[in-house]
Amino acid sequence: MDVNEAAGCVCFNLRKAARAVTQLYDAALEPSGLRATQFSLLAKLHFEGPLAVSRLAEAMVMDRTTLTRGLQPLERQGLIAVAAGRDRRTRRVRLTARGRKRLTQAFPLWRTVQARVTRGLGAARRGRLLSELDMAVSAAQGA
Amino acid sequence: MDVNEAAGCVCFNLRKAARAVTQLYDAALEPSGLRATQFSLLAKLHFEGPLAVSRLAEAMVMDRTTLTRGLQPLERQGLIAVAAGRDRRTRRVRLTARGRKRLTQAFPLWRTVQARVTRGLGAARRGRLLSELDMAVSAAQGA
DNA sequence: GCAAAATAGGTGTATATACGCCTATTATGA
DNA sequence: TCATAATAGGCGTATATACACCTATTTTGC
Repeated sequence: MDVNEAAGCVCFNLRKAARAVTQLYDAALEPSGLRATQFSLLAKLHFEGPLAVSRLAEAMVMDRTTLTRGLQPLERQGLIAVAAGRDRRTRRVRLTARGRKRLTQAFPLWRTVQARVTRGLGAARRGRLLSELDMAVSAAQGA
Repeated sequence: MDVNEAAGCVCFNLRKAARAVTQLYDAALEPSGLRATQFSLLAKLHFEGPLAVSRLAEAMVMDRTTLTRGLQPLERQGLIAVAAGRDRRTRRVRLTARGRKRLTQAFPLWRTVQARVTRGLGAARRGRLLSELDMAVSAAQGA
């Protein structure tokens, strides 16, 4: 173990950046009553339509049981609804009218903070970052 | 809201990558009994010596109260110890002998998974990723 | 010297995360 | 057909995360 070799840990640095950036997005979205993760979930449902729990979990690159817990506060607030799916095993998750309204309200807040981060990073660097994050996901899952 | 504009959300993509990569590191570190975050905490304490709770939190870019909770399982296992600090407010956190031993045991596991991710990404891309993550942290905190 | 501000840290609560294990249902193949 | 595998999803538990709020102590400015 040389002098802080672990400082270059990909996992640690990803988590660190996720913490810092999430706090910024959470604060920006606060007037909408949504957390960053909740905003992403509603947006995914809005743009990709009703989905079974496991399909939504795959789309979010999220453990299915993580998603189950994450859906609960959204369902409590009536922003999403879960109904029986194609067969008796599956449950389809969909955005409610209230959820769509909340998403519409949150969207400008998201745009503002996204623009702020984009300015801070530079658009080109932001593009590279997103592309490298995608590759990191592939590397982690394909490994 | 055009077609999935939110898919380019820096926060979402950071969190997504952090989830995927953390699962890989957690699985790799499993034989040591440490989670990725715990490994990072022990490594930080090893390389940067005993630190007050707030100083450690700053070094980790972690909320102080997050750190308080995160230290508890490590203290329970006797991997770290917390003692009175310079004045009666501060508490110094240090690695114990047992913690050092555990870190030494985990280090090769970490090196292996870090090397795997580095191969998957390419060393150059990994370097760029780490540098962009640093800038994202600065952008988030300086914003 | 002392009141106010700054610093240090914990607790309550809520969400985020995922592993192991469980049940239920559907699909498959001999 | 029917045993088995595959699929779908929840629950218990544990860590990770951080905000609002609290107490205790120290520092600062007058």
